Amino acid sequence: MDIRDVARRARVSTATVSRTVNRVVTVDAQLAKRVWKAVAELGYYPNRQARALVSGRSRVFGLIVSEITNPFFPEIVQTFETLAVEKNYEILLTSTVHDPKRMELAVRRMIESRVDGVAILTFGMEDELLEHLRFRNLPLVFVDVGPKSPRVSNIRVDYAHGIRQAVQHLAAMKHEQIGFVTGPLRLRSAVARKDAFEDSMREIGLPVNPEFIVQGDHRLEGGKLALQTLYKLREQPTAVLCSNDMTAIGVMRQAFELGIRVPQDLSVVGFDDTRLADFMIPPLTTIQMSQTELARLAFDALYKEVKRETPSPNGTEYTLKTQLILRSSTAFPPSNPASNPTKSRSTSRNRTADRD
Amino acid sequence: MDIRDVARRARVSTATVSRTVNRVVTVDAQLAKRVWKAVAELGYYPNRQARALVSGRSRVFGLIVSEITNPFFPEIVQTFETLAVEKNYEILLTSTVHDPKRMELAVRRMIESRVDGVAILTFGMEDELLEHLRFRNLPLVFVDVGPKSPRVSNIRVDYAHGIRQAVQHLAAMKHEQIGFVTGPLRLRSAVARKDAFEDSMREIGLPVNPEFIVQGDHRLEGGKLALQTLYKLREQPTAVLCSNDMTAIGVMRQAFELGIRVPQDLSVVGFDDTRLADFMIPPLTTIQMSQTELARLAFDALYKEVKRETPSPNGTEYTLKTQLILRSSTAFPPSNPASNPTKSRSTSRNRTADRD
DNA sequence: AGTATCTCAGTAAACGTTTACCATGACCTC
DNA sequence: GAGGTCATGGTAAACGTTTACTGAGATACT
Repeated sequence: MDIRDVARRARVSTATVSRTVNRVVTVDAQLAKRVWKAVAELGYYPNRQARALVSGRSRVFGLIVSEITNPFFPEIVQTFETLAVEKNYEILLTSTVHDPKRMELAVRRMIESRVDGVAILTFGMEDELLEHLRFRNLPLVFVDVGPKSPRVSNIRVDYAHGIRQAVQHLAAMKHEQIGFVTGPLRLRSAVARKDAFEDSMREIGLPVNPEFIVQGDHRLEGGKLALQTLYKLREQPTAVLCSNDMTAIGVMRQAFELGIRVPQDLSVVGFDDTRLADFMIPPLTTIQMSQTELARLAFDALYKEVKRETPSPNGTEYTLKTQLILRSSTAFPPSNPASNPTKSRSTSRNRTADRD
Repeated sequence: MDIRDVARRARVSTATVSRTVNRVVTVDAQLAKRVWKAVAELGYYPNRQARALVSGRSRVFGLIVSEITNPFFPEIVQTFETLAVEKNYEILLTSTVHDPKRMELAVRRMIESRVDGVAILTFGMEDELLEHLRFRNLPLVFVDVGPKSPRVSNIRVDYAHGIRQAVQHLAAMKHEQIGFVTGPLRLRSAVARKDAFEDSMREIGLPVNPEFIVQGDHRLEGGKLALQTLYKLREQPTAVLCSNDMTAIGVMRQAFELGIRVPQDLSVVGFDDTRLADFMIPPLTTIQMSQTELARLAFDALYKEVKRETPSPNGTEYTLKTQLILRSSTAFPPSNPASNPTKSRSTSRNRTADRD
């Protein structure tokens, strides 16, 4: 069952079948009709491999993530897939699982499949490594860490905006002892978040207590340990901002085990706004870094680069905003007499902090 | 940069390069060495499309899920990918998002990519539809709902085992009023879970109160609504078993909003043992249906079928067990004087109910 | 009417591999 | 030493498309 069978049945040449199927406008309406009829009758599906081979374009985009089981990624994969399907692309999904072997393998897989471009969404975890393993000047898109070179785009995340909102939100409720649990500091993005926190604190005139900044690992365990550390201090924070949602969940978990109530005794803010945030008890106030938006930017970057007649000399820069999403894990600090848990808010829908 | 360049440089024919790269044993060690050297020097990567075209095997398996954002699936995708990579397969991931259009598209994508087999892991959600759109007698693997025909395998899930354990666990703590929140009852798997619950109750001599069985939707909202319904009854359950983890989380969330404490006032048990279960506060006791095991079974089913010289006439049946995982969302019912929340347990590691 | 231009469909050469078949030479066997 | 058997490498034909080129007929122009 190939294009020749269709051609025979429609009494045309294979070229005409090809043109029809690819919706080339120059083919006569009558003929096209005959061709489509034959296609339907025979149940003909064009062979992707043959198409790719001769046309030199595979219509596949690679997508590299650190691990799909990280709650940050499923949404990205979903959106990326949807976009790809719309444009008749396929996606080659690989996860590095933080393993150098797997990273190398990922690159090899991309090349052997002759992908038309690849999105590296690993957040500075392993981007350098991947970049090192030179893709043969394919369209590439990184977040934050991409090199300035032809055909490679970058999505710059504006971490500061959302973090500033969060700090101001806490300050407005008269929190003065605000802690921060970082991610692993070899991550560019983790450092950026921490810096943004410190800047925001200074900006609003709150002291940055170095003891209140403790390192986590962007996972549950790190959050738990961090809170333990914080609660061994002489003075303790009344609010803690976390470098990602998993960390915040760890903090909440540890609080639960220590009998500390969230948000009455301790306010907690996450980062990412993964779906998890809204599943928590209480629902987690967090800084949104839209995963769907990120996926969309990444896909568009690749798609546009592929469409370009002449490669972009220095890539393109995109920006992704972040913003505070208010839920129910923050409230006035316990010492404050106006104590009034944010709880009541939780009945209304999630709100962004921008206007409301 | 193709196989001919390599052949030229190694001063052999393309056939020899091909054989070397494919590790055919008959090629002389000396020659092979020359070939590998040339491969390395030129940075040669074989072209998958060309390989697939001529060999007739794409080395790609399709994987159809309902939605990647459903916490049940990421783990599956991860495992499936890992297994595939090991065997030098790629994976074509599609999600139906419960949309008939997307299902049809998924099938089309599979066929156009000439996949060597496909795993349909959508849990009776849309399997019938997918099956209807006949794959051209490819190796297929379903869970629960596959038809008996050549080359299609089935993974039968033993829902009863885990559910029985859960009911007995609750009964052992003297719960007598046990509720059940079902999934959407058009799902085979949801019905199976409900039936298993009723059977287990009867088996242990507990009454099945129809009022205590309320329908959910396998999502957060359904769980919340279900608990509202249950708490409007004259008599209320002291424990509720849920058809999946999301439902259980919904129940917990609603309990939180109603001021009902879990597990002191209400014991909650989930189903699936998604990662979420362990993130909850308190950590959710749930029935595990191992996602990694499921992925492994699915992959192996396809792989073995592909390797067979002669197609299996009636597919193969695999079985997946389920079992109770004890965490901290269950305790003695409040009325019972021996009231003693399971809390203390939570400090030790998760345990299975089989032996401990 | 003759020629130039345009439109549209067909012909056939790629694309980069694998692999059936053949050729060569080494080694046995009698 | 002739003939047979083996081991191994080369030749070339596929695989199923796309697409540059060609050519035939229609239309327009002078």
